[in-house]
Amino acid sequence: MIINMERTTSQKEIIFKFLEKTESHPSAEEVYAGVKKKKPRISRATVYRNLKNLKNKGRIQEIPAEVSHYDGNISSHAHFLCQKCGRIFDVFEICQGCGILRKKKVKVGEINKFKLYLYGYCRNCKRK
Amino acid sequence: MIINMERTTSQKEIIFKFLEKTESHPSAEEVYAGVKKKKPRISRATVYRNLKNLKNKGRIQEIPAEVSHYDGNISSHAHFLCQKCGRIFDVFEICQGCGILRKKKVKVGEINKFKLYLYGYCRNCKRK
DNA sequence: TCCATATTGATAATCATTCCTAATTACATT
DNA sequence: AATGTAATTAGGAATGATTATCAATATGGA
Repeated sequence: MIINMERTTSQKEIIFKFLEKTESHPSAEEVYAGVKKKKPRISRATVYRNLKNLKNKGRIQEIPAEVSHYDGNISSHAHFLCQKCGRIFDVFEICQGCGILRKKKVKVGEINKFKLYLYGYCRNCKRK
Repeated sequence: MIINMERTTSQKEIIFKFLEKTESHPSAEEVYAGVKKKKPRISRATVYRNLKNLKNKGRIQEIPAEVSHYDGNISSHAHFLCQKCGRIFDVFEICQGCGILRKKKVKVGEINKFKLYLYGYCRNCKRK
């Protein structure tokens, strides 16, 4: 008998697929609202629990802010957070080759991963 | 009569000085515990309120995580977050000259500031 | 010193997230 | 296909960080 074996559930799959196909970086609450359409009886706790698990397994990433947001895209990219409307955008124009992003060690320890957040006004908010 | 004039209070000064002279990136609760030594009757709400104000004025910076931490050093530097002990370290070995950190614009908008977080194991935790 | 008002202290309220637990479900084994 | 058992869920209560409220206090210009 294998113990501690992970099981696939419809809830897990729905949550992951929802994040995989959106680019809007939804909050947990927004994920909850979204997956409810497919599975109306899903529990909020299930959403939070699975977001946490998916993150710990590295299948999604969390963007910490006043309220956490989630991104199903784990490819190497930065995030632009609009200081006016609060929307989060993917930024792929990062200089992959440059020093800091290739660095594996700094004085204080060994780097496993990094996150780069850019703050400013998005195109839409800048106009006004 | 000037309205909406900011006033200096001992609470504000104590909170700012506390952050200025520490390098430990304390949470709001830790700031509260620290400034209580100088001003025992200070209120928790006053600490949260002033941390928020100082941050909005750009005099300190916030490091968002499960619980927010604060840094009185607003010079350009990255943060290393140990994935084991949770401690936060300053990293000054960032490549100031390289592309992304000098960039002022990306497709989605104009960059005012950026934050770079490095994740890994600190020297102390790596040993074990 | 006086006054208008910005700020504080104390506590209640809010809100995101986690915990609890009985009911349900997945899946290895029969 | 049926069974047993451990993993997972639903639902609601609990937690904990942060914010709101408001009477009391303190700042700083006149």
